[in-house]
Amino acid sequence: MTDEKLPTRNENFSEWYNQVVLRAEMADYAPVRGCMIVRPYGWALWENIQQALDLRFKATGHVNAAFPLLIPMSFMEKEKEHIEGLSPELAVVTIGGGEKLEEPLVVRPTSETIIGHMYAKWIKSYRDLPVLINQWGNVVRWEMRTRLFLRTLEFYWQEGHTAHATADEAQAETLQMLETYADFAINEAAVPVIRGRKSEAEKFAGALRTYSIEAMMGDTRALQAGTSHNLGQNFAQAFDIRYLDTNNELQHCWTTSWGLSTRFIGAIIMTHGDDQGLVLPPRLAPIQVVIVPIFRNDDEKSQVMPVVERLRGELSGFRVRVDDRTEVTPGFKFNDWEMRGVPLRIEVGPKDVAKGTLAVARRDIAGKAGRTFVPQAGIAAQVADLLEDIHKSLYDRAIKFRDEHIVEPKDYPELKEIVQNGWAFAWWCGDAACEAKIKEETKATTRCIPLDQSAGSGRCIYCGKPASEKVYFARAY
RNA sequence: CGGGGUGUAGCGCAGCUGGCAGCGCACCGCGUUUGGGACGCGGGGGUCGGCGGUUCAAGUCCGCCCACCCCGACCA
Repeated sequence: MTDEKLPTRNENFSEWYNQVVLRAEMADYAPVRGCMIVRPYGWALWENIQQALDLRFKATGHVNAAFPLLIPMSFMEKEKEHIEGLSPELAVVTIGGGEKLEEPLVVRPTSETIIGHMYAKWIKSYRDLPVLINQWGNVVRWEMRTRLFLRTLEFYWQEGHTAHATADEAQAETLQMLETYADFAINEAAVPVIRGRKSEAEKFAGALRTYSIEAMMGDTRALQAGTSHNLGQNFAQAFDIRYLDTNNELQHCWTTSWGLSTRFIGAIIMTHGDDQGLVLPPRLAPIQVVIVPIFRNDDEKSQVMPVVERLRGELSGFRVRVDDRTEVTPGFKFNDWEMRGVPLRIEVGPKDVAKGTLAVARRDIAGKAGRTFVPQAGIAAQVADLLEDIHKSLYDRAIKFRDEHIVEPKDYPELKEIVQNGWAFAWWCGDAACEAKIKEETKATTRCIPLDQSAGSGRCIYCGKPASEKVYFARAY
């Protein structure tokens, strides 16, 4: 911990973000430009994210595997749009063991190609399908401007890669995984998201269709929190992934891929954080309850500590930390754990010992307003209820904030206004030219065409031509 | 790659017109403290980004180089 004051989100959101990440010890800058070090506290959060997702993947029939970090350059070049989209951000290994390599090896920016190559080898018959594999790993994309978690040269993620017999099945898988991400975001991270389809300009390089969950951050900018791609037969054709159908005819497979990265940590921070620091959603928080003992002398200590230990035992069903540091004052600890976003703090002092009470402070309600005294008896049930309630209130607050900042503009000048501090939801004719013009003039991009939109039609917010779909425009991370 | 800026202790900085390298925070020790960011005393810590030049003397002046940061074009 360094200085005492954190910049407020209003005065400087991005500096607030940087400071929170560093001071909460989520991550630090690496000696290599653009790279980050995920510190134990940040990684613990990632592990909880992994666990929540992995459970969902397994429940839908997926299995985990590991593919190589290095990919032959020729693999990357097999799918035209893929290499065109990714080539500017590739890291390439040209020397190995002191020798110039025959063929350069790409440090994976994503694994469609090498996995496609293997699928071609493994898949022979319709009986082999579907193949439902996920990989947890790291990837490298050579970024120019970087931010901790949000955009780094190397990041950690999971990438699912599936192969199916039919287009319908692949589409169903694509949407199922999008829904999985949305369920995770809402029910584990308390982050409200909008499910939608990406425009042609915004879709993944090589995909037929890309879907994403989009979240609004505390500064109203949009963040793509997870993506799911229907790759059609693009990669199946490029890598010759074929199977014999029941009529003994060779068919190309239909493949999908879907990913969610450590960027999601940034989404959590920017969705829930406040001017005191991090606010972590209870179901993912590495520490759900911190207990701060308070005493002035050894006599008080000997009264307080047994109660603290008893509490620790009663709360063994939760992730609990007892802060027994003697070198800092309780006041310092309060601020410290608030910076780190721990959902609940329990204070145990001599008065509590005498009265059989505890001071319980909920992180989602800042300062003393969120602090109440409760009886020690039945604390486990109270904690369970409070954590539930905090999850709910975080979600409600975030969705309220988001909806207050989504406006349907009546004309283009109004759209320009809106995207300065919010999202604009407007008719769009689907023409990439209009999209590009809007981006150029406002810095707002199309975020997604939401899946659930009422039928009807209107006129394109930019060109006025007939439009059949509404799209979100926003400045994005 | 284009425009702007900065390099002095772990971090943030001061160091004028060249003359023993400093301050705050952090860190270590001792004591007093402890229900919302404690205090006192003592202490450790430096190739002043690098190389070269001017000078009796360079953190300071000059030249070249390097690195990083911010703003633009690209992105999960």
